[in-house]
Amino acid sequence: MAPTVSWQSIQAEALRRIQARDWKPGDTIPHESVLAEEFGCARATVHRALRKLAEAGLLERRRKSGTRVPLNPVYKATFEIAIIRKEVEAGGHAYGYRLIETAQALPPPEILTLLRLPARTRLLHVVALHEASGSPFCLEDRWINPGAVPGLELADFRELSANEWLVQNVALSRIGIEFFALAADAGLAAHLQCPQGSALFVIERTTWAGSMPITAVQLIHAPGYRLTAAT
Amino acid sequence: MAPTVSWQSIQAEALRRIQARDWKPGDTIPHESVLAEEFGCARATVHRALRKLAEAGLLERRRKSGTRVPLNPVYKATFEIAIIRKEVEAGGHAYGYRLIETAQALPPPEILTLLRLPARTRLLHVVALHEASGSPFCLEDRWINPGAVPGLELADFRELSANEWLVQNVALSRIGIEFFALAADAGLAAHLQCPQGSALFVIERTTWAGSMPITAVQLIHAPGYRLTAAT
DNA sequence: GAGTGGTCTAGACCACACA
DNA sequence: GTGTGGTCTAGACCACTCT
Repeated sequence: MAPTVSWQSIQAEALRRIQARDWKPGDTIPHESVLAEEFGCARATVHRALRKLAEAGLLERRRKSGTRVPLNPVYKATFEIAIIRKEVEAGGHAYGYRLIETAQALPPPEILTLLRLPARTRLLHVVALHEASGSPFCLEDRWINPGAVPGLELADFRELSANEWLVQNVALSRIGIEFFALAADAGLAAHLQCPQGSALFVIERTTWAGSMPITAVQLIHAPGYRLTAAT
Repeated sequence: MAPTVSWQSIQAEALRRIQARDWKPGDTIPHESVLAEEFGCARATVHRALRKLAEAGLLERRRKSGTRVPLNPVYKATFEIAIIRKEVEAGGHAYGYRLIETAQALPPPEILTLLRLPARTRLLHVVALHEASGSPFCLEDRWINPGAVPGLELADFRELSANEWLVQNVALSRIGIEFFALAADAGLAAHLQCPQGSALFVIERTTWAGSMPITAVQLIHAPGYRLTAAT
């Protein structure tokens, strides 16, 4: 028996051919069945390797037309969304947490728009500080839709952060994520112990259970924070 | 014949069970073979559905131990890396490009460290501005390793941006990406036509062909820029 | 050692996109 | 219509990991 061929080895060989320009941008590459014969494996094995490359943006596949190397590839990068405590601990720091404020309140209109809720809907506002080795790490400024979160009235955010409580108590289906930079105003500067005007890195997330908005949060990181992604 | 069951439908049903807490965080879910029998399909079909969910961070799979719903899920989000021209055009703006500077120079030591190049290696420095409908969109501050890019001396970055030229002319295999916020100094403020001290969103990328460093670039975006990711 | 997920095969049929 | 990738099956074996 010939040894079996792994889809990873085919993926690696395809990648090599793309990088070596054996398969040039714009080219249509051989059909799955042709490659299967060349590599001496089943078509399904070739299929999986090429599908992976297509998911990463390195190939474009279309029925009938075949598979081609894109002229302007659009690569995909991924990053991980962990709870903040884990992120701090992964950095080798002691995690600290402090609740700053929690209250039912009328959110600014842009929050309601973001969550597609009617005007004048009251939400639960939770503001808390996450610390790394005693220094401010990230200010969590969150609005929670009480109507979508049963058991919310029982939650005590003085010890467990809303970040962590929601992950453990709410099943979510969709997350919208945006990143931007924000200059520290007086309040942020005080909480994050940085000069007013410092450039802060903000992650804004909205989470949904089906079509029901759960929460919108801004994670405002202390100066120096960097987010790393992988391809 | 019974109609065949798609892996998407199994994925959807598994997702439903996770969200409905039929399968609770910490639980071990039934084996692939059991689910295959329940759904009346081949084990491979179940496998693909569960593998997809595991890749998204919604399940944890281990040989021998089985598949479980994680207590602290780590979700994965992805974003796309397109050439800047396409990104501007996708936003409905007219794309403009202006080369600011190009020169062989000694880069700051942190760039060499980032690219794992020996001290005092000279690199090609390219600075250019990308515009959206006539306004500054993004300043591209790039260092290129000439030794790794054959044909670089033929490139003319006055018309085609280095961003675009490299995508089309260099096969790369790995990209490192980081995001952070930066306060505009006098030079950046002038180029991006914003007040000094504005909070700017920066994407820093290093690209490699195998173990060979190709280029390091900072894409310093004008105020107001937001990066969107998807889950 | 044994049980689970991970992979491969050979074949079949389906669905979409192009003529 | 026709050709390509996309999927499913039934079975087999492998590899990791836990006891």
